[in-house]
Amino acid sequence: MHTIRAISAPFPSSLPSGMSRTDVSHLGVTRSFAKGDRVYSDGDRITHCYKVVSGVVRVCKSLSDGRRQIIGFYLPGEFFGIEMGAEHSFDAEAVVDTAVVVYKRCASDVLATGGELAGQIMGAMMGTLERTQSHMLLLGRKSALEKIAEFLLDMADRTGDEEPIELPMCRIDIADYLGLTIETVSRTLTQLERQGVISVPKGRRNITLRDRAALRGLDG
Amino acid sequence: MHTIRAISAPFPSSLPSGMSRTDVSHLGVTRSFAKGDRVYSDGDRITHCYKVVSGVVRVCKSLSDGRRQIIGFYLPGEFFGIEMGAEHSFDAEAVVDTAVVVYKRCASDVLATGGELAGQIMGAMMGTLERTQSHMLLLGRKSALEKIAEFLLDMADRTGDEEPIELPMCRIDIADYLGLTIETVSRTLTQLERQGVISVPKGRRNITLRDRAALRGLDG
DNA sequence: CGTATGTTTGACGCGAATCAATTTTCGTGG
DNA sequence: CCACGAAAATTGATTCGCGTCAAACATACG
Repeated sequence: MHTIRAISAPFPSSLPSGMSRTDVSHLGVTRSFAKGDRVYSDGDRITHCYKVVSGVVRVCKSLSDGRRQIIGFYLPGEFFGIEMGAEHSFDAEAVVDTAVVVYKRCASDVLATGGELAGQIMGAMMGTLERTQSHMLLLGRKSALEKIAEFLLDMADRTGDEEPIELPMCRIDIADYLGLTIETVSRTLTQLERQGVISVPKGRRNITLRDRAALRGLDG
Repeated sequence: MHTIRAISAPFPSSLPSGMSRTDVSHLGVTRSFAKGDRVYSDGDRITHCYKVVSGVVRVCKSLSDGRRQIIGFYLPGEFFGIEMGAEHSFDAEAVVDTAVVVYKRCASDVLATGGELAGQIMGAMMGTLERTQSHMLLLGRKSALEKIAEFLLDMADRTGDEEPIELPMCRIDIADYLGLTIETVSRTLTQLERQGVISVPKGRRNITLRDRAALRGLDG
């Protein structure tokens, strides 16, 4: 898959895959990534931090035997790549064709200088921390049904409560985010559909929440 | 349990349980908490941030049905209570009798003013974020054996690699930190002991790591 | 000592993983 | 536009790790 297609949000197209840069402000440049492209890898030297302009980025960590945990999905307007050490501890990849703003300095440099961007990054980091910590309760203590219910409500909330929700990620990504297998994700969605709580039309990527109260009751 | 006893580290005793304050610097006051005391609760207004002086603090989140996830243990020198919103999203409790430095302002205020403490809190927050994110891989994708192995190695590392490790927390806490039950924690420790990888003498709170290489091989 | 709390151990069951097809969707080229 | 093949998603049968339930044992404290 090497053509550029805007799936979840529009962004400048007709650029060579993942390579072009366009000035967007004095603070950074935009950069495009095709679906599946790496933004950075576990072990890379940290040189920048990033903000999603359009598309979706997943940040994840893998074991040598292939098991993978997705730490978070980043939607337009959200910062990622903010880490402390000299090297990244995670992989960041484009879930769909994606555009990001690349800031020239890594987070700790920006923060040291203060200013508007520093405040934004600080807020982003604290928000990420809280989101991450709440996700630990899901991973450690919730059932498959509760995990899926929380995930759907969260995605609806973050994408502006428009129905249907367009899930940009495949089942594998959902499974690796929730600590499940793709089979369990699929079965649980089918179960919710049969109960009339959601509906999942043909493409299987759009989901309508028919009964949010029921979902909230299920999410633990 | 309302008497003060230093279990994991010495600190000023002979104080009425959890109530006394002693000046420690112009930046904050120390405050003591008896084992099990609440430092703050989920939903409390955020007014301070904290650093452990002695003892151990657990930060956790609970569901209404009693299921609980421990987000992290905080050892001497580590900051906690750093959150973004107006209210805490978690509970913080003393695992053993514990002394903390209480800083008069919440994290965002301190950070806004800059200075030495701001830098320390920034670093603490980024460190917490990375530790938390790595823990998600454990919660979502590791087996009971791998979880226990990683936990033991991590505790050994954080407490200065002295043998035996003195675990300040009970099995319930370990279980709720690793997303397991106490029975599974106990069985797994017994299994490791039978394999000669660790030894767990009488009190059951001290653990000697007899074969760290084997543990590292088990931790995924 | 006796009681409360914490830990270990055993028997059993269930939820989710695994193994294995089948079906649907979607990109590609004739 | 349709046919083909690859990738994604669903579904079913089965297994198994860990949770649940229950009881015995150990430890700490009054």
